[in-house]
Amino acid sequence: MFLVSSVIPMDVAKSETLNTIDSLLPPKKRMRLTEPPTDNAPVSAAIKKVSFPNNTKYKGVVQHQNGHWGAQIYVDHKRIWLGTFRSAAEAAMGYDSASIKLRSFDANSHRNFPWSDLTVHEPVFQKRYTTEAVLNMIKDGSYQREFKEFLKNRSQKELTASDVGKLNRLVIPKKYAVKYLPFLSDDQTEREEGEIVEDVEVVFYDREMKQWKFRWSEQELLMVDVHRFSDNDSAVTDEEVNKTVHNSCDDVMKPAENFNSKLGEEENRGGFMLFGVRIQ
DNA sequence: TGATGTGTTGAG
DNA sequence: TCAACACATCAG
Repeated sequence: MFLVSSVIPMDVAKSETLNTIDSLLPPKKRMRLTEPPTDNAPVSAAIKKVSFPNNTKYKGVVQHQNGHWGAQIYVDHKRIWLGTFRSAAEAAMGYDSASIKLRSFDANSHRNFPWSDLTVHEPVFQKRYTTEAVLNMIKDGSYQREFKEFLKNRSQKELTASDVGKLNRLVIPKKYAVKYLPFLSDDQTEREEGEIVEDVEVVFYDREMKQWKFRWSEQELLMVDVHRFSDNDSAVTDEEVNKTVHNSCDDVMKPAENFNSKLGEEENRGGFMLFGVRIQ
């Protein structure tokens, strides 16, 4: 069984170690409306396990003399105040959320925390609101509550073995990958025509923080190659992948037909949840 | 008076 | 762009 529940940029995944940051957080007299993430919305779980070199620093987070934490973000040479928070981590989360709206998926390079199975849905959530509305929610502390509600109303989709085929490969049409996984495809829009692009390795983490390696390849499709489904399974070789891709694009598509039809259904309902799906 | 937001400045 | 510091303003 394979539960894909979070995505973490490769460079972050490699460089960061598991740790906790809660002990660094000071108490706060004036509590915000913001609820700490719970087990049902384990944002903190994903965050807790990530530490940074010099892990007392967060981008966009400032500390007042009284020990309270503020968040700010700079856009177009202007500072936007994101409010005060009861902890540096919450301030950092506020910064990340604002960064998504203000910088789109360039936020990949402007984040405190890697994408988790929950935060990866923030761009879709934020599309419902104007920039001003998102910033206001961050400021007044209602953002996490609204986002949590948004996630609750989403349906999760379960993948089956037929979705991945014999090679354990999940193939996603480029149009869906570009639409729903823009942080993986953004760079391609800036490529020059004819430029050869190497495959990009992407690491997903399941709820047990187990690592799963995928590979984005730009053939006729943007696709994900599942290199292993369990520690005992042998990895799909590049030779097998290339043979299948080049010999018959239709064959590649076949295992993904069910998945793609589900994609369409989800799209019609106004959203798509890839992460949190199960392959068994 | 403490909490919060803004102005300003210097570093990268 | 970012953080740090100083200062202004707000609210209980």
